[in-house]
Amino acid sequence: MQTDLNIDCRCPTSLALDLFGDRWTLLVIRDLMFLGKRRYGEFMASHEGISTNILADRLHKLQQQGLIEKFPDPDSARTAVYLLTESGLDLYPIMLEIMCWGIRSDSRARVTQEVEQAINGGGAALRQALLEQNHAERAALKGQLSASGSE
Amino acid sequence: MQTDLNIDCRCPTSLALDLFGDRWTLLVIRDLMFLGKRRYGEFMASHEGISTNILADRLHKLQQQGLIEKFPDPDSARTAVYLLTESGLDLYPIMLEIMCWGIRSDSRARVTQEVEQAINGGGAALRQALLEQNHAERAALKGQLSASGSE
DNA sequence: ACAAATAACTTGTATAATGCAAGTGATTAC
DNA sequence: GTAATCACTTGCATTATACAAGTTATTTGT
Repeated sequence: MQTDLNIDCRCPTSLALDLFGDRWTLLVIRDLMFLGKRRYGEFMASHEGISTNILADRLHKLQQQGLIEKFPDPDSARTAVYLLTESGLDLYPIMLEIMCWGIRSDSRARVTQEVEQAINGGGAALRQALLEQNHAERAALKGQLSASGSE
Repeated sequence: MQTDLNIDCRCPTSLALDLFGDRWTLLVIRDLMFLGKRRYGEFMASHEGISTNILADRLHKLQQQGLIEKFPDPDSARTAVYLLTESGLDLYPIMLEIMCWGIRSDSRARVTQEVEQAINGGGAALRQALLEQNHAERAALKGQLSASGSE
């Protein structure tokens, strides 16, 4: 029935779990993707209660892996703005399926109206909206970046 | 790890990560769902190299959570057969999206032809096949169970 | 029938990851 | 200029995982 072609290190599930096979990484992604959080303090405020050292570690690792990007905050010299990259946004289908599963399997689960609608509509519209929003934010931050860089 | 710190959290992502937010749980699910593995020794043989105590722990937890079920092996009194429950099979869309992501983001990733085809075809056919296969196996094992139970 | 091998674990211990509290250094507010 | 704040870092306690060895019931070989 099954060949053992994919039992080696090239199993995509295994590769994926190298990146987000832990308790916190996908929660940071969730905050970025669906809850509009962008700053360290906002991630810290999520009520799962991530430890500050773990958050710092995950932000570093996600940057190294190219899933998020860090920009200086145009509004404040002591904060930074984190954004998902294209690669990071590519986790959207996984996140959506995880949320769907959570909703199906636990009646206590609740999501934003935005996500609720996305789920009912198949998810494509929200994905497109997130992509456009992301491009807009990135453009604004890069504009700021070159503006302040040229001073 | 999978403590329920999450008593008051209604976020489905967070609820989901209570169940499978670790390095090993989804690999066991993968083995059951896509690689036809059913026995302790088969899970141990996966190339990722899970520790024996961790495997035992995850099998227990998955049982408690109702994602897998344990049956006596009709062929051997010292082995058991593990099967996904309906609930466990309900993780299929997540697993498929994770595999898709792995394939998209890492060119080294390889899957069985079966899974490759499932991905190209949208995934519904393989899901149906897995469901039917699962029902057949469960029926066979339950038949054995009552047959041997009546001796 | 009996010894050896095997499957499926359990137990003990070393190591790595995480949680928690306190500290640091650069802003920013007063 | 001083105090408060933010985004971390550091140190230490706790927890999870890795690794190795042991255990028990079963099965295999002779």
